[in-house]
Amino acid sequence: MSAEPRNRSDTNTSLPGCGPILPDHNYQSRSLRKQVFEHVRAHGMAARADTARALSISAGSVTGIAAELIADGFLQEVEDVGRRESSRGRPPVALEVVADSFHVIGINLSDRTHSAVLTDAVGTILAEVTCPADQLLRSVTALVREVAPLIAQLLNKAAKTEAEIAAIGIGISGVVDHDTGIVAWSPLLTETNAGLGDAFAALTGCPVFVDNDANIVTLAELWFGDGRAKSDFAVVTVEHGVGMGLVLNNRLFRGARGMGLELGHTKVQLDGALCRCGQRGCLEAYLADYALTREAATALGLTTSQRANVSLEVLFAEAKAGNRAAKAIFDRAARYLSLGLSNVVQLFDPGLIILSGERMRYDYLYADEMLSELHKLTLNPGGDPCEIATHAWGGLVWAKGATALALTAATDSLIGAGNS
Amino acid sequence: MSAEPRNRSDTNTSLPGCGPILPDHNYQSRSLRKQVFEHVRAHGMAARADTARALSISAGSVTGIAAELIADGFLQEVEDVGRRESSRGRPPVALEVVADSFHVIGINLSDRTHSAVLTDAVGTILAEVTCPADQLLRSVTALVREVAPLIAQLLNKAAKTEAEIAAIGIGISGVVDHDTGIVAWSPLLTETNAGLGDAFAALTGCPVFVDNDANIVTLAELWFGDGRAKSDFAVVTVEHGVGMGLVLNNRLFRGARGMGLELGHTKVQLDGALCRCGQRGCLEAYLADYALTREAATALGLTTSQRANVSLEVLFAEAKAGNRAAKAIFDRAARYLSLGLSNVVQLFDPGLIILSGERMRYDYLYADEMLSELHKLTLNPGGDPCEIATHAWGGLVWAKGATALALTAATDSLIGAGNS
DNA sequence: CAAATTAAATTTAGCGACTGAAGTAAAAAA
DNA sequence: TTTTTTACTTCAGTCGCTAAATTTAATTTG
Repeated sequence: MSAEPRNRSDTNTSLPGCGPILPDHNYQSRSLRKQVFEHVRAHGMAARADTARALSISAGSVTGIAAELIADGFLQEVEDVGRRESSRGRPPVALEVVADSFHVIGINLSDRTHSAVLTDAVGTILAEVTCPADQLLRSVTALVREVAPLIAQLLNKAAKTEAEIAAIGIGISGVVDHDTGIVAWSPLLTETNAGLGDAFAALTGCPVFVDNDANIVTLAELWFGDGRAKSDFAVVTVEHGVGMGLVLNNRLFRGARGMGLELGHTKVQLDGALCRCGQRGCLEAYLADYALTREAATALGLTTSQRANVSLEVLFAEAKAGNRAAKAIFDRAARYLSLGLSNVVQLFDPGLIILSGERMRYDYLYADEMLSELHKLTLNPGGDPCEIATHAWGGLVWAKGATALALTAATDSLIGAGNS
Repeated sequence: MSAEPRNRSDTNTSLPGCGPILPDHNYQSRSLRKQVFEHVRAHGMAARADTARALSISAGSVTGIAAELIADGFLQEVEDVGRRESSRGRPPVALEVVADSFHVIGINLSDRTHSAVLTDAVGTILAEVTCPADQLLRSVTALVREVAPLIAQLLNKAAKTEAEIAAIGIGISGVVDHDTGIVAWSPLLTETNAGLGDAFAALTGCPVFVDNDANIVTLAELWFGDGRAKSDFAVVTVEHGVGMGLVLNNRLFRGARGMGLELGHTKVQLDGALCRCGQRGCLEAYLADYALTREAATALGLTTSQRANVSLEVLFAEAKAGNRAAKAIFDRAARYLSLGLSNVVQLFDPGLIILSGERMRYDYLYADEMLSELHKLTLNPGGDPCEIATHAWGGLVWAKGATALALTAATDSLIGAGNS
């Protein structure tokens, strides 16, 4: 049972480069040009010969492609390099991505704070800005007006112009169609089926890509976090709701029809607790903020008019201090969390589940009891058990994840096309 | 709410050809040769010009590839054809797969009956045989000895020899690694990690491909059933256990690590009913044969020594006749089925769920109440609701599905290679 | 230190798969 | 009959890649 909870700081720095490490051999014939570029980026730096071996292509191809990419300004040869000792033969010359070859912006829109970061081609943050969100509901045009100054500040801080931005990624909670940039529904918007991508594209003149927050966190893990070295993993977030993202075969799985992965609304009890979606027995109804705080009022004798977040803090403090009623609330939540996770394991069998979100500060969620309960609830004939990691990112995960969306798109258009 | 249950006879004959209809644009660059062949097979017959348009390739390519495939004996021009009227220009010449260009065998191994079919290249059954299964547990070598006569009979009936068989597909319940043909565990075998594929390959001299029964039924739907026209769908079987198969993007999804899709062991209740897997609250513990019959004994006052299947029949008859205790058993099962299906919809969002298995004779399982319960339990913002179909195949589904496994492999090796 | 050895990078010829355009064939419409 | 329309064929040419020979740059060895 090697499933120990781990905690990581904002970015996993133990691995060089960014982006998924494992080759995306979805049997997809990406042009070798793109494969070479992505291999170099994924490994931080890589010699031509190593790249050829890793991708099972001829050395000649790599030479030609590398020359092209160097001419186009996307790759460069690494100067010094600590020569690997005791190796005969001509020493390899490492290649690396030219950090300044292009830049992207990642934006996260939420009900409390909007944040945005500007990174270079290797994912280094050059500038970051945040601002409080206005009201709870607004039109798309109002949202664009609200966020426009944020983008302007960001560009100003990094001394860049819109024209220098290869792509913009936007994360927003709700039901989002990534392919079209249309937000079918969002708790931030008055409209349904809003063309958010087009609206921001019109504002900035950049290509814009939108996805929902669960996918954004998952992309953050795939590009910059623990997921980089895994071909299949799930990310589960517990906050106002329970969200989930899934990577299958090194690729973000967005569900069959843009929907799906609604872990929070899978049912774990017939006629169970009432969920804010109006149904009964949803996992979320046992785990989310409101699920705990509504019981907190009972347990602690608070008035319901108190702020939700405050009483959750109070509740946690009480539980820590030994209040049995408060502890019982967390205990049940932990049991349901393990049940929900065991269902994820039974259905998807990922090698790793990453628990993400601010809530992971409350250690009840990754307590040993929860993990052992999870293993008790999971059938595991033979194979390795699923590893569980908790990852309490800083507030910029979402924006960082959104840059992954933009980096993917920018790589496709700049490298994939083979333009010179 | 267009989700009406439908029932189909053994093979969906409303569509010509066999195999998935929708192109497999997994961004996978299959050689055009294979794409052309599969397009023709999927549509029964197709003209060169139509094929070129459908695959977005040049007409010249199709001409060349078609000529090659005709020379190799895999395709032929269709003679007559009811000329499509009111069309100007040179009439198209339809192509079709040469049925006798190769043959495959599909075998299903189960605890009660073994069955096998031999089909031609377009999936037409040329011969079928079944035999009762021996004991419950045997070694791989014993199983091979047990099934060898069946294969011999089959070849005899169809007047074919092993040498004429392009591939053999085998379905068996248990945990199967399709890539290696190794059966990690099966209720039919004494051994674990048994090299079943290799054993049958040694017996027959043919390439052998193995998969578990849930995937086999799903392949049957994808190749010959309702799933052909869908790019994403799920198959749920309720029998001795609860199984599930999933097609994503026109391709069978086998789980991240060969496991997964264990719908029967997802938990639907904390500390719920005891499952035969030893855990509590599994969906299977409310739906499977034994889950119903163990309550039947109580409800009907039967001794537990009576055969399971008999008392299930009795139970159903009693429920139909108005026995409230018996009806309550089915009612609860139906509610849990709808809960389980709603979880499938929430997580995977398939456009279609096919309920399969002999149990579908008991109409409680696709009763209107179950469907409306399902829709009540499913969050559906905007998108089309998931269609639910029931499909009570004959006893040959499994063997037929196994031929799909063999047809896939045979197509790959014969057509994909480009051998002449 | 020169020669042999090893491995990386480059160059080159050539192949295979496909496209695009021109050309041919076979029908209906004018 | 001529024109139009559509299907099919042919073929030159291109693109992307590989395999093999060559060059380069280091280490080891006699």
